Amino acid sequence: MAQVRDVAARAGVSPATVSNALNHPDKVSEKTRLRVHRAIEELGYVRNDAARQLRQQQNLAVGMIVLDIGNPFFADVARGAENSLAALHRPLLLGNSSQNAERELTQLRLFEEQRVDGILITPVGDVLARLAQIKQRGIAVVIVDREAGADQFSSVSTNDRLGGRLAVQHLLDLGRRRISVIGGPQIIRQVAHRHQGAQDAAAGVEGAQVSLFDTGTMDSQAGREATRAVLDLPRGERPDAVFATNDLVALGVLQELSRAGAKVPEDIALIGYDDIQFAASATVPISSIRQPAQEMGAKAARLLVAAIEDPSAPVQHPVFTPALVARESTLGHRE
Amino acid sequence: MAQVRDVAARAGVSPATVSNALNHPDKVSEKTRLRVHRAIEELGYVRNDAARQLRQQQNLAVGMIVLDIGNPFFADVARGAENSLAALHRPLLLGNSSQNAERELTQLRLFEEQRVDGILITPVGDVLARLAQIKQRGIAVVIVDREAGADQFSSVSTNDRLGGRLAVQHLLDLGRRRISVIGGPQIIRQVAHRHQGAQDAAAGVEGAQVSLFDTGTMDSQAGREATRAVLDLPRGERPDAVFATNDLVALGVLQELSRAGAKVPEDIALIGYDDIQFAASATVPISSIRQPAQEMGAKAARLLVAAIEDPSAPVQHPVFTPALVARESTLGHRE
DNA sequence: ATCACTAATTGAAACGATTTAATTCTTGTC
DNA sequence: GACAAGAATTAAATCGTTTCAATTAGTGAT
Repeated sequence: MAQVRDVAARAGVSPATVSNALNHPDKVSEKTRLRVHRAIEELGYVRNDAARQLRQQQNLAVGMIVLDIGNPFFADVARGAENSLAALHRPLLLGNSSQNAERELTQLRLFEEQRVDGILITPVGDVLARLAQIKQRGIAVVIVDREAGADQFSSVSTNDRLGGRLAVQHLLDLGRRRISVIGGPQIIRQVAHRHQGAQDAAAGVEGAQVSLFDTGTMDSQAGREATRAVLDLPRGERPDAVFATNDLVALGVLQELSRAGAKVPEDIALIGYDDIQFAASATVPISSIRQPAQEMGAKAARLLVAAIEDPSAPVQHPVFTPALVARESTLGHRE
Repeated sequence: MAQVRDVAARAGVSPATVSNALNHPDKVSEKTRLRVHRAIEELGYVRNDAARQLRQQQNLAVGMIVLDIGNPFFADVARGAENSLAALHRPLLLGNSSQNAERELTQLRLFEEQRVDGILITPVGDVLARLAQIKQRGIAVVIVDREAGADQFSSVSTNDRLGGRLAVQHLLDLGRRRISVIGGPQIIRQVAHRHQGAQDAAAGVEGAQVSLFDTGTMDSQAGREATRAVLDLPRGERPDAVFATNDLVALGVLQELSRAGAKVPEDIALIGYDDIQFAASATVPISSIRQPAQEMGAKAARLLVAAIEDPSAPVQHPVFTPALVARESTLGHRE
């Protein structure tokens, strides 16, 4: 496989000049620049990134670890980040923890070994200490979709507590009182905050009660299972509304409810979270709490690059505001 | 940042021993192995992958380029590949071409510079020549979800022509005759094959006709736009069934049809492709052609690894069989 | 024609790991 | 206790690029 010295030989210059032609074109005469490029073309030379990185002591690339690439919400966040980084010629390495703490650690290790310049992460496990260590080693870190506990890293998030409140407030406004929150695990802070918000909303309302069904993961499978448990409750304890902590769960809930013959929203109203595009086109269009996914990804990427370029830059915690999108799963049919 | 020589110093051994302790534990006494690991722990040493790669002349990693990470079908394929590779301790670098030929090229270049061992790709642009070049440079290539034109690379696909035939046969069986195929661009071979299959099915049937609405991309946006065009047709030319070449498009079609007040399937029957999980829970559950996404990803990964480990291994073209999944968007309500 | 100065080019060192071949240490045997 | 054979360790070379400092070429002014 061709390397700089072959290119240099062919172009009749030294390896140093080849390198300059590629990396500092201004330091090289137009004529030799062209000769070098011709030689590269002819030999099909492709630079060896490992050698380059080793010498340069930096890697433009940025790593991102998302909770679940199968969740369109995260796919959107990733897209936002990718677009934003592409403009800066920084490749994005996309990793998927699949809501699995062990995989998350593996991915982190991998990124560290690759000496990425920075990491965007939506944590699953308890990795704050690990991230601090990583940052301390000179790799920038930005937390996505969660406010970091420590003020060590910048983060991008929506106000999940407000989001939870909006969702349940909406349900209460429609006269619902027995509300089940389905989602989990609670370690994931977004989940805890949304639940908290749900309770805030219920706090001021006579007769309102919020109960939690903690699930291990947040996918439609989990939604279906939790719904079965909910439906098994004695009549009097059955909820009249469900707040699913994301739309995948909500879709699962919807499926299982209709399988069991429960009408949405007449028997049980349903609201989700994230407002993924599929929520709008569900059997019963699902009300949801919208987060600006792409924007969040883009913002996170910008913060990360800022932190990379100036490690002493102050941390920031922009918080996006979620918005209620009401649809039939709570409003009922509008003719 | 700590490096082997620091670890070596701390453990009171030579760098070579540290390397051996890590990479050839059998060549090192138990006692020193432990000492080395303790030193690593204490110093927080993280190996520099660039240096390692440079010396070893190989990179376990594998790159994957998918058409659209926002399409749950591809997310599933990626998951299948990832799981399969994880078992072999091979990291997967996931890239997204966003159905954009230029981005695809950028990603390829990136993977080449990283000297990945192999590449899994669902091509957008006309990259076969480029891929041949890449293979010739010693990087294995496997094509996903499309049979390669040349017999240079292994590939994994479903029988898209059969899939198209199944879809349209189903529509014909239900008495539909004027069928619109919506999807594109035609350069993407899957699309062309599905269309071909549609025509095969219509060929034997009296009065059946298939017309094509070519779209630039395959997302719900495109589905909505094409549907508007379809609805603008004079009454007599309006189709009584739509075959969307993937489920995202189908969802878009469904949205636009119901916005325009057309009933599915009474006025227009609808069938999609891929059977993503969201098809089943759409406003009107959408009939679709199922492909075994995860399996395809896993199989592709296995073929790739085989090609990496033995470059002279014969190419293979396993073809999966698609299956019709009929739902209300064609069958109508079942009470 | 010479000088001063800038532009262009280059040789050699460096990045941090792994590996090969050579050396030193153990251990068991006679 | 000496020796051979195998186990454990190590010094030094190497991977392919970039960069630093030094050299050479080029340009315009006198």
